[in-house]
Amino acid sequence: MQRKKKKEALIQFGKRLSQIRKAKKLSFRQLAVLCDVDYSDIKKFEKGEVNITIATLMDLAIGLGVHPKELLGFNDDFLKE
Amino acid sequence: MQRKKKKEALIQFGKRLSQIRKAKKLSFRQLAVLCDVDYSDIKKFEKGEVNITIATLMDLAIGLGVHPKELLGFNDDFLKE
DNA sequence: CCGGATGTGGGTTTATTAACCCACGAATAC
DNA sequence: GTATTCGTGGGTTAATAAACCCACATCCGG
Repeated sequence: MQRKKKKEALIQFGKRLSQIRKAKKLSFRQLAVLCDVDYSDIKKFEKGEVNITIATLMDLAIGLGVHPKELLGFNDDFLKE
Repeated sequence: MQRKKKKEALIQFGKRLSQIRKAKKLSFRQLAVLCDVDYSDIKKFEKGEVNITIATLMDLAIGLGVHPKELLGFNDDFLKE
C-alpha cells in the first residue's frame, strides 16, 4: 500500500474506533481498562498514528463488546482509487 | 489478550485468509503479486505465525478483492470464553 | 476549594512486523 | 525431459508496534 493511502486507511480506522467508543460512552481510560491496553495509546490509535496489529484490534473489540469486523466497518472507497 | 487466545485468534484469521485465497483459486505467489507482499510471507500469515498490522490486512484485502472486514469474518466465540 | 476523572502530549525499551531474499523438492505444463 | 510454477522452510535487517510510564491543564461534583 502506498504511504499516503496507508495513512488515510489508519485515519479512517481511527475515526471508526472513536465513533464506537463514544457511542458506548466510554472515556479513553475506561476503555483502556476494559481492553487491557494503555489509555494514552488508545488516543494514538484514534488519531491514526499507529498501524495496530490484529491482536490489538481484537483487544479493542473485546473491550468495546463488538465483533472485530465492526472496527473495520468504514467506507473503503479510498482503497480503490 | 492472553498468549494462548492471541495464538488462537491468529490461527483463526489464517484459516479465513486461506479460505478466501483458495476460493479465488490463487496460489501464494499469485496473491503475492496482487497485494504486493512477499509470497513466502503469505504462508506465514495463513499459518498464524505473524500478528499482522491492519495496513497489511488491507493489502491482502485489496489483492483478494474483498472488503477488509471479510478477512475478520471468522467465528469469534473463542474470544468470549 | 478540592479530589477525581479526563484529554492531551511526550517519553522509553523490547519484541516483532515489514520487507526483503534464497534454496529445495514436488507437481504441472510444454 | 526440461522449464515453470508451486508449497515449504529458513534466513536477514530496518522500522515500528507493544507495553509501559509520566506530567499537566481542564472540567466537574461535592
